[in-house]
Amino acid sequence: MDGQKPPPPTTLPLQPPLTSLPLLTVLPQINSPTFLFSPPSLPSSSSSSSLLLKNSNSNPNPNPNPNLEIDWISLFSGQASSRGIVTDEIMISSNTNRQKTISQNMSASTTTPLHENHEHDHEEDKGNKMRRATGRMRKAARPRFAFQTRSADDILDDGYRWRKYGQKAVKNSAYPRSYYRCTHHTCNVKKQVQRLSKDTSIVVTTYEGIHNHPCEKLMETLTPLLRQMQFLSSF
DNA sequence: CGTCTTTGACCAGCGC
DNA sequence: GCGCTGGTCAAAGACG
Repeated sequence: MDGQKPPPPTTLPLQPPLTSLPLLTVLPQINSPTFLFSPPSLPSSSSSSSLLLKNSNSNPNPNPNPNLEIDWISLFSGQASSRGIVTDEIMISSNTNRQKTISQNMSASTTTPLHENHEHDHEEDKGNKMRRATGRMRKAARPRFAFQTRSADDILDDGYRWRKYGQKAVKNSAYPRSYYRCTHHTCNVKKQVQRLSKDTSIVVTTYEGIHNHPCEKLMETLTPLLRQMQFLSSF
């Protein structure tokens, strides 16, 4: 579509996430505390997708690295640090007794977000009821990343499975905001997807939380390889 | 039948 | 206190 057109200064060619996900095993610094950026090796015929990074605190701050490829694995597996584009958001609860109880129940989750509210599955219903009774409960300190992708598709295929649980019309926006939750039963990661009304070709995806499980599609890709490696190494 | 989306209702936070 | 807004729930329906 805009293959010939040079992207705007802050808009960068995006290697589709899925194509980079299987690179997990070859990423050199998977345990690096920072995001990994590497020069893109774009398929020239790839879609017109492009990517911007910004802080989620409404302070557009394109990543200075002009040649950027997101390490989705680090990003979503919690191996990315709070340096750079990750922000924390804490909503302080008031001191009602009910909310005190919730805070007590949630106390561990504020320091162990990987198990937030899901330490015991049988307690999830209780938690949901509490949440329903009190509306929005106090948000734990959870990393949030906001991406702007130039794409015709609203949904970024990041390799994880998401279930839509809501959609809202947003003020000053012609497009609704969609709310998704990771379908993994122990995972509490959410994301919001919204198309910019200023530039309808841009989709803003905000991730909240950190996956505590491997990427299903990544595992689908790797499992046959691992089996093959095990088979070959048995000789 | 299980999974997922849609959508109206509900609730809490916030600004006035 | 009231109204607006954003986030979530959950019932109903669609789909494979």
